[in-house]
Amino acid sequence: MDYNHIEIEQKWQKYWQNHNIFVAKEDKTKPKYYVLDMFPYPSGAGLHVGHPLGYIASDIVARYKRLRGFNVLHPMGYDAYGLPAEQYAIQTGQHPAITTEQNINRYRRQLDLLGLSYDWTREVRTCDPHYYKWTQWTFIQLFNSYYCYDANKALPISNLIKIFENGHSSELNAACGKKMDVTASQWADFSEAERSNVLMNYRLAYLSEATVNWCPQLGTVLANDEVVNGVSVRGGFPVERKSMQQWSLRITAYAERLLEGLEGIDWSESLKEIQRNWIGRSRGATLFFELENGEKLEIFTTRADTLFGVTFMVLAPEHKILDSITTEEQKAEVERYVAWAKNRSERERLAEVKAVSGVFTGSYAIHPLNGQKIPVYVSDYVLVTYGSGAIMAVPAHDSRDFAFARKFSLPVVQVVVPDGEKEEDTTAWQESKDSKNGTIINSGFITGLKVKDAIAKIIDYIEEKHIGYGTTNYRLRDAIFSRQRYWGEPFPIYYENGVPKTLNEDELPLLLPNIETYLPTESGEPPLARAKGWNHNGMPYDHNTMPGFAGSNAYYIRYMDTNNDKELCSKEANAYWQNVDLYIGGSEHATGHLLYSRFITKFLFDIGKCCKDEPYRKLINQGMIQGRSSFVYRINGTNKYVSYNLKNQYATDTLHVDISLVDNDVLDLERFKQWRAEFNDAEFILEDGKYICGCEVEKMSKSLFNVQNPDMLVERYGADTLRLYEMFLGPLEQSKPWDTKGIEGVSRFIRKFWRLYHDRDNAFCVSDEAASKEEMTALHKAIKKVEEDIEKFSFNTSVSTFMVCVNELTELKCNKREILSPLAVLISPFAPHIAEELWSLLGNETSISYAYFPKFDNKFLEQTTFNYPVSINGKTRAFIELGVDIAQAEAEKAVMENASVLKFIDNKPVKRFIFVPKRIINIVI
RNA sequence: GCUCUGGUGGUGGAAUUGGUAGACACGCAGGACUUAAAAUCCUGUGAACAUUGCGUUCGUGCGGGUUCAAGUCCCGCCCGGAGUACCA
Repeated sequence: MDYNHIEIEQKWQKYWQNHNIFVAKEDKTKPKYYVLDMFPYPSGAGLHVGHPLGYIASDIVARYKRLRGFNVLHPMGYDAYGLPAEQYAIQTGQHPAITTEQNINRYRRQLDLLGLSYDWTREVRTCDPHYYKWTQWTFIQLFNSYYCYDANKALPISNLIKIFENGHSSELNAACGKKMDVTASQWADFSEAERSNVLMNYRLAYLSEATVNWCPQLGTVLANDEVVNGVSVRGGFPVERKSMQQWSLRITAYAERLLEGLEGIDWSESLKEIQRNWIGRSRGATLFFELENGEKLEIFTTRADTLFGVTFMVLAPEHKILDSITTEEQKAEVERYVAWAKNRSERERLAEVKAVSGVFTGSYAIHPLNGQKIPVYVSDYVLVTYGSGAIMAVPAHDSRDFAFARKFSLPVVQVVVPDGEKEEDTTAWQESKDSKNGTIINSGFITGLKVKDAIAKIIDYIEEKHIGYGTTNYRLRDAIFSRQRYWGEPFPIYYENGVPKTLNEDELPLLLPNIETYLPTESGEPPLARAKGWNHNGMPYDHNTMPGFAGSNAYYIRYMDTNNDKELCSKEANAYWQNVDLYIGGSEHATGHLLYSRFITKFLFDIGKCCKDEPYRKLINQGMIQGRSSFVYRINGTNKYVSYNLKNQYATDTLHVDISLVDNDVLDLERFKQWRAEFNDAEFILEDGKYICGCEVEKMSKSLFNVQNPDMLVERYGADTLRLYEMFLGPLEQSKPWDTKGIEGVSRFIRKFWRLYHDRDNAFCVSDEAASKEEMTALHKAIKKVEEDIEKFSFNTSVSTFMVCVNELTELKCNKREILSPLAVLISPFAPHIAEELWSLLGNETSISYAYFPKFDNKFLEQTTFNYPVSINGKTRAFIELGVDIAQAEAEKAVMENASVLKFIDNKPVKRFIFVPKRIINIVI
């Protein structure tokens, strides 16, 4: 019998499971290594070949580290709350828990086929009450904390209460929605509801009336990272802005630490950059412009140097003081504008970025430095959510202000001359001059300064005059944390006379109640409002649920102590496993999960619940595997199909065809006809007797008929081959199209490997002879290279190394135990089943996972000679063979001794030798 | 627009970080074994010229530069991919 992957793989998967080979236990005598995959959302479609890419890579590292003597934690679980299961429930009435369970079982079956070395005793599911108890618990901790900038960490809310009781609130330097100045006696007189309102401004999980992204089709609000280009990431539905009472997490309090923390972690530069941009720190100044009615208008600018160029001001349509400053004459027009702006969807607004709109409020502000009257406008190009929702407009040096000024015929005053230019007449300008490299003009005491110096001088000046101060602004917004959906974690909150109260820890988890319909109520309440008799001693629970990212924030901590019912994670387990050494997953989570998880980790660190303030030490984003779609070409208006290379002779439609009907771009005509009724009587125009399909690389998707399912490949080639092939495709981090052609090469390699130790009759056959130096060299070359490659996460080259090694050994007809035994260990992280089989055939009683990675021995790689490159007149190259590893001086000596060989080159006498560093010899003829 | 990434044979991709470019694999061509096919094995495969011989020249998106030596470093372009965007 030939190499039989089905038998071998089933046998060893069973063995690993029965012997609990991969169950991790804390073991202080060994160094730990924590390898984690981003856990999947178990969708109904199951796994396609793209999913396992990261899982295989992490499994290789996990197995490799075990062989290097590390105690490895390598768990897996499911991000089980999510919209698809709930949408399905709305349509069919089936409880999302049932759908989710089915999908999880399917995922598990598919994962098991691949021979991944997960410790399944630590599995988590975000929808499991034993798990979401701790999601709710974390929320309560956030609710009971505030962020103190002086301590630069989260502190218990009880501290804050003391500060208010003692009347020290004016000294408070804390993250908040609105600064509250409350005296001790006011505090004492406050009702419970009033106190609650004050504290709510500081809590890290807080309720507030906020402008949110409302998605009517999904019936819920969405966080900023769940909205792209004005539509929802899930489903692509339009999103509106709406003011609603919502739970939020005060992630902005951690903006600076989230930025700083990036410095110390080993993530790709591009991913760090995405997070930096998302946090969006900009240094600038806050300035106050006095209005005619005496009110102060706060603005933020990064270009304080252009203060003398301000010719008007603009408020966002949602700005609070808009009502009070609008004059009687302008009132109707402003109200019309605000109403119009509000009704525009986010998508419309973004689509019409270049269209300028706005209305004069009728009011004027006073320029704080030169006392001029400046008209105040309202326009939706100013966003309420950034800065203070109001700007000073400098049309000469800001393109948006410039467009606005031209539309409303407002003056443009140049105050910066870019380097290499002269002051110009602004009426002729076609665009503003936004460059920061230039010199200030027309600006009183800062005239003549460079932009950078001018900014510093202005800030000093406004601080001195108390009209403003230097500040830092962040683009990052607080994370909206409630969803008006069913399939999510309930908030551990009830309302007593309208005041939100948390459940006690021993009342957790608050179970998700069953309901009959998963839609919002007739009055627009979230689905949980349908739960009958669901209340806390008669007091209503919060009817929102938590968003998708809630369950993944601290899941990596839960894996350390999954089955602990007393704590999120015991101190001991946390101290041992610390944080994730290697995290592998897609980059699509850059501004969502990966940011929230860092934030929650920093918070849990602050309150002493975990020992590291960064969750993921090293992160690798595996590339997407794209599909390779196949096409047939139908001649217009017929049911006739023309082969790829002849299609230009006809007018054709291009149709996707299922890739399972295509082999090597050749269409299986019979199966194509049977595929769908419309093709039953299809006719073909062939080339060379075949129908050749066209192809294109696209996203892998069911609707494009290009999904490669791993199950079929495992069945045909085996998991080991699939594992090797997915790694062989190319660098892990790179996106690449899936192409099954190459799998044959890897499959050949595996069979060749198996052949090494089987004779012609397929009987196991190894030799106890001592290995030759040549054989040892082949082995040790592979050990050295594979070790280096794994440490660099460059798995594709390791596979090549194995191929070279096995080719060499085949050539040498080497079936020696002395070579095969270490080779089995070396290959086992990549192809664990066949390696384990060989290991046991060699007579070892324990699993290969308990073996040690073969030690590389340099002596087998020593070459006796080495080709030293010789450059002649700096041009042509020649080589002299010299002993390896000899010092520079010795090399020079050797060359001189061998000089007779080199006396004539190209029939010309050698004049002299020049020795330059790095074993190079230059010869002048 | 800004930021990050890449650009190497027909294809996927290697290259010890400045030292013989194209490892390994796919594909293709030729051959062996077969009645035949599959499977397997061997040979060739960057381009052009030379092919009776070891060959010669050009080649890592384009143009310059540094160096004895550049796919790799520097300057200026061109093209692709990703992220982000009325962010004041």
